[in-house]
Amino acid sequence: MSQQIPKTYDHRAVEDRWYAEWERRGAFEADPNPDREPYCIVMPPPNVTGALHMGHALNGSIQDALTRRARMKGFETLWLPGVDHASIALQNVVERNLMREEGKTRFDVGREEFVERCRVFADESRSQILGQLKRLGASVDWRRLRYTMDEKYIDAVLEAFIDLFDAGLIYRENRITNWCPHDRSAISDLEVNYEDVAGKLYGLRYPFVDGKGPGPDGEDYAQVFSNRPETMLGDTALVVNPDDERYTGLVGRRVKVPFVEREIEVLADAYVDPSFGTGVLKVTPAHDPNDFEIGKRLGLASVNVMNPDGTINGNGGPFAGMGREEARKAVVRALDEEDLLGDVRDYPHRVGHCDRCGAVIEPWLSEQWWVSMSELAEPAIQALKDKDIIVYPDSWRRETIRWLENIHDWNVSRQLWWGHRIPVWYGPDGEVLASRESPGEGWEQDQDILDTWFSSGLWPFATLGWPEETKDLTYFYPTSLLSTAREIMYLWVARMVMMGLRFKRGVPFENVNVHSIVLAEDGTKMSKSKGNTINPLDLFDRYGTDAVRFGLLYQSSTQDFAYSYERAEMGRAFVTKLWNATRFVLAYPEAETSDDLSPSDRWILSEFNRTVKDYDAFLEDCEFSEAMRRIYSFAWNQFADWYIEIAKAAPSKATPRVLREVFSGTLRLLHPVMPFATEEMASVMGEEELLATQRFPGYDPALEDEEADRLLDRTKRAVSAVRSFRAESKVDGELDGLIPEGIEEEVFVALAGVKPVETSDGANRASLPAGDIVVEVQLSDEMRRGEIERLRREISRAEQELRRAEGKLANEKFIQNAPERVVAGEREKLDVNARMLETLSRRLDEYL
RNA sequence: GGGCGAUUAGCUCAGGGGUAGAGCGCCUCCCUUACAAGGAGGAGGUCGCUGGUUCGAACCCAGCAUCGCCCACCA
Repeated sequence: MSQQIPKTYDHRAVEDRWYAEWERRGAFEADPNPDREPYCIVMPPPNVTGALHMGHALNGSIQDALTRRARMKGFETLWLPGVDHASIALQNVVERNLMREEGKTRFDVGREEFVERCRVFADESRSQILGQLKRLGASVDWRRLRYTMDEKYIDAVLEAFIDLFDAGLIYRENRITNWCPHDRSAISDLEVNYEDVAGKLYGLRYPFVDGKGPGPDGEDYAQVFSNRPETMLGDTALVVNPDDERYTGLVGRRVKVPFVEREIEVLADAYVDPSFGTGVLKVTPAHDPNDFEIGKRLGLASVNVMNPDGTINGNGGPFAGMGREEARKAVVRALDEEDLLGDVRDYPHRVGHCDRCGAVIEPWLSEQWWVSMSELAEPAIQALKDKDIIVYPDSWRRETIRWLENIHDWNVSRQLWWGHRIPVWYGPDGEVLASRESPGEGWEQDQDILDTWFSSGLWPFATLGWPEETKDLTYFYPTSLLSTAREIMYLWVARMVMMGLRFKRGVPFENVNVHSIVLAEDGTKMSKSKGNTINPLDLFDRYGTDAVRFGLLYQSSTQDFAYSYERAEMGRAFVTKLWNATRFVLAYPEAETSDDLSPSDRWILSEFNRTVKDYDAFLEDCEFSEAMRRIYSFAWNQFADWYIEIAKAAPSKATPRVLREVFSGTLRLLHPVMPFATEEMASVMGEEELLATQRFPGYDPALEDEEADRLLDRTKRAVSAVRSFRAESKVDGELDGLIPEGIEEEVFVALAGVKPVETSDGANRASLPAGDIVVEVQLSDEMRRGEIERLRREISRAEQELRRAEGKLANEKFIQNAPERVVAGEREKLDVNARMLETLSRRLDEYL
């Protein structure tokens, strides 16, 4: 029978076959079902730009484990898959391709053609990532695949925008935004990465208009320090702190902005830090957020000197047409030539870069659409405070509240092309309104598109049919859990909460799992530019998907972790171990069977049952690492190492049944984590039903058996004590020995290789401490070498233990304050070690 | 400048008031009919430092050091 079974497990021959089978049998399909409770996870949609990375592999493993578990527990379980159009990210990829392949920019091909290219690219790339999700084993309902550019999804986006617009929560305003000159678009605060840059601080001198009038130190100019000298072309004032005594005479005087020949005034504003630089600040309202605020306070004009692509515009005088870096150099050179350049100092500082294309961000004045956030944030803060959403770990709930409490209005317009076009229309007479379709002749639609995160903010309910009140939506919303990396907690998760509360009047998910970030092997972040990325698909090929999944979950706690191939190797070894156990169980004679359980049978059932309880609770609380440790140690260190050995050496009539029952239960426990291998093993064992749709083992208090636990615990210790003794004393072959009280004799005899004798010569015994008992084996003369030394070692160990227990028990405060359980433990320790010491000492006397 | 987290065995990491755990690596023995991707037995740690709380601290508190990460408009 078992000769049919391959000797080693080959994941390559198994995985695709099972995925196809699950799909064929509709194992992952879910529909509203009033007879069952719903369980729903909506997948964070991967971008259509790319391939699966380690973060997806980890998060996929987590979500799949949870959905499979829920499904097996009898919930109507939906894991809803989807992909995101990834506006700016995809546009960047397509632009790069266009430049590489045809040497063209998006402006060369035009908006319509470019958007079409994006659409085609997205469609192609999307099938790749979906295929990879299958490789991962993702138990998603493919019938429900959603895409943020689906017609129905677009409708949801329009609905949401128009609702917020009509409620007055969306407005248009001219403000300083983070402008990416490469993408020629505004981006949000959250999409700016600040990096340390070795910049310079330049002393800029503004000559006094009234000729030679002395500055504070008698010069004929006012000096300011700036790290962006080119922005001086847009200066509309200088300011000093009103309390700065050095400069009281300066306020009200006029200086000339070099090159553009604009006269500006020196004003006072409390924002200025007198200790920085010269204590004089140049104000460029169109190019700096602080300056913009100051400008508003002082009623200054804004002079924008830059084009959308970062070149200097007509306001830049002689520098017009230059790129910003070129302009910086040119301005500095020109200042130097006119003797208007002061000190130039090294100035390490942080500069914002575009998250997507890496270009240096320019704070730039432009007209954008904003979502007013405070009203939306309020209910979200409340929901988080009330723990309507449970966050694992809880520290992230508090962080998110903190962020929401300090929220700024959200710039949702992008001057990109790939995305949802903003449904605002401008009428012939200057009317402005939001509408799905053109309100009529002569109306023109806004050119901008929406921030990707606006559409993904609707994800948990738009995917279920919103704005229609579909059966799916009623049944599956709010979803059960959202699992995500913390880097998008604000960008995405917080916004879903706000949108869900706004549009569905309820939180979008009941639980949020914030998982670790998978770092490269050296503990740094993985990045393509560093070339230290690990491709999960390679790992799947090499180790098997189940092994990789197990390894990832084993490493996944609240802490980020450096990916370790050892964990995949561990997973692979585990699969192999289980595979071999399958072969053993399968070949195990079934012959006679009865319900008459031996203590060993009762023990493994009890142990299994405890494992079910702990493991299930760990998964429930998203403690994946703990769950993996628990199931691994049960399957390997209890079931395989002991119970299988017992089944070989000292079986009962019930053992065949218990062996199968426990092993098949173990496979079911493991199925959510290692779906392919366990499915194959169950099938090899003759299961007809899919493991994927079977029942998850439940905890049964009736199976707890303390007596059997204690008995087997002692027996195992006794066996180990003999094995240790053999290894240390280099004893081969059978030993004669006494059977200690309170153990499973048959098991002990068989596994320790001890032949029971009734009595023996005390002077020829070795006494081996094993927990609370002593195992005694008979020695031949030559075995006695070293025995005295060994005994002395054991005696001193027992004495130490005894003294420690005595010390504690002699302490009155300990007796008073320590819990009963701990005190009792110490008493028992005292007792056990006293007896141990007595036996060992007697034995030593006999030797001496 | 604020906030959060980390520091435990050679390595990668769990644990979180009651005498330190896993995997890998290392040492000894074993290719015994589930399994050498294995079995049996070992070695290896004053849990970053200094104080405090406690009968008891790796664990709680404070400070310090080092390393990460997030947030922030100092030119």
